[in-house]
Amino acid sequence: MTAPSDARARGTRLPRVRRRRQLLAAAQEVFVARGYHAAAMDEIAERAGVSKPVLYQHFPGKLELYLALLEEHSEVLVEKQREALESTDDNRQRVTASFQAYFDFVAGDGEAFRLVFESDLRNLPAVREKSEQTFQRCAELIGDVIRQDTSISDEEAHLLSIALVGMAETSARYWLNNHGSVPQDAAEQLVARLAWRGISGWDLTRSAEEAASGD
Amino acid sequence: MTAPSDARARGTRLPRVRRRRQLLAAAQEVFVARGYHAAAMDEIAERAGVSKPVLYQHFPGKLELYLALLEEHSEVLVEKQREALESTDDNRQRVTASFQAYFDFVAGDGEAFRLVFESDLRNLPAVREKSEQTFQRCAELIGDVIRQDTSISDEEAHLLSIALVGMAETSARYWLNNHGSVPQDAAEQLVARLAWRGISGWDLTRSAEEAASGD
DNA sequence: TCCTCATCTTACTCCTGCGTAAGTTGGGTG
DNA sequence: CACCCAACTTACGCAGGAGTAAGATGAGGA
Repeated sequence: MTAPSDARARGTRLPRVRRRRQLLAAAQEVFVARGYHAAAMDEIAERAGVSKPVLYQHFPGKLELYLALLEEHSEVLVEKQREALESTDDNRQRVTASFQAYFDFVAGDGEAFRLVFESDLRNLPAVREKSEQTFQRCAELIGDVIRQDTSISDEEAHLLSIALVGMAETSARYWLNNHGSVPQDAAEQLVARLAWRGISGWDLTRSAEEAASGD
Repeated sequence: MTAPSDARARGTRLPRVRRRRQLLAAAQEVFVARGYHAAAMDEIAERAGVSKPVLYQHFPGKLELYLALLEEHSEVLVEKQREALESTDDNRQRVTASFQAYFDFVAGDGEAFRLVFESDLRNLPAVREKSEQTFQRCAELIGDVIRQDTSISDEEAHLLSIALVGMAETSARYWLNNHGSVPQDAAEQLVARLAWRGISGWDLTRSAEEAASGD
């Protein structure tokens, strides 16, 4: 499958912090490839070129190891999203940048996005909360922008943001799984256009349509 | 939690088909509440008011039991979606109906949608395929409509459909988890409007925007 | 050189939960 | 009424995998 990170010369001793980083990398590979449940602590240790108790000298248990990774990558996503929205004042550009951030996140770092978006441990409250919270924070960032420039209510703005984030997440994941058919920037542009058409000038058409459908 | 379906009078014998239906119902409750991994065959049996071997007289194993449910509800979703799109010739109405179908699916049948959308067994190829295939079939139905009325390429139409389905799925799930703040039809309408604004008249604005962004 | 302690290993224990062997019960039919 | 077979039960085997006890090893300082 993926290259066994760097289990160089089983028998090499490493200073504590260095070993910890390496263990996290090995764990990420295994969790991404197999999911939480099918990932064995033995395999993680083996991939790091180390025996199992070493793992337990760095992390109290399998769950904590997983949570450390989840936390880290969740933070990365939110940060990418924040940067994207702060990168410009033009809303059309903001939409593009926002989608690009999502696609970059999905395309990057050894498919780590699967930990955040496709965790098979979401039934555990701690994990569910972290995932949803990450999702919500992204939506909130977008919601703030929407609210600034429309007269829409807070609740409606929030739901729209949720919908947009869902669109980004879903299309980015789909795009990655079907790599090759469309280049990344083309996919981004296409979906961003869909989103922009959806929200831009929202206030202008709303009353007209409500009159029509309410009639 | 949820009422224990009907484990009436432990000791009641049931004809084969009737028992099978009841076992499926009990299994659904447990799988929905706990997810695949945390669901115990013992609990499913207990909830059905029956001992474990009875379960194994109806299903070869835990996996097959799960797959039977997944299959069933996947089919329901696709069918709902098909009906929605066939219910009218007006595309604006189609969008509304399509989103309504998604929200109905999520709101209905003991949260069975969690089996399709939130399975913690997606790392198993059989399950991943079924989930993705369901998703794709929904997208394909929508893609067909889009292609009929635009000059867009097949690939682009497909990606747009994926994005729209993702939007529907995500917003419906979010809406359900935060029940109470917004009534179902209001949520549907809002998201449907977003989608409709996004795709309607796509051909008309594309060349203009391409010229602008390419300049 | 020899001591020390952090790093690492082998070789277990134990628990959970799927699946099954063997035997029991009760309603319908000749 | 006696038989039969489908529906059911209790009680267990067994595997996989998390976590651990106890001991080995090697680099850096006195």
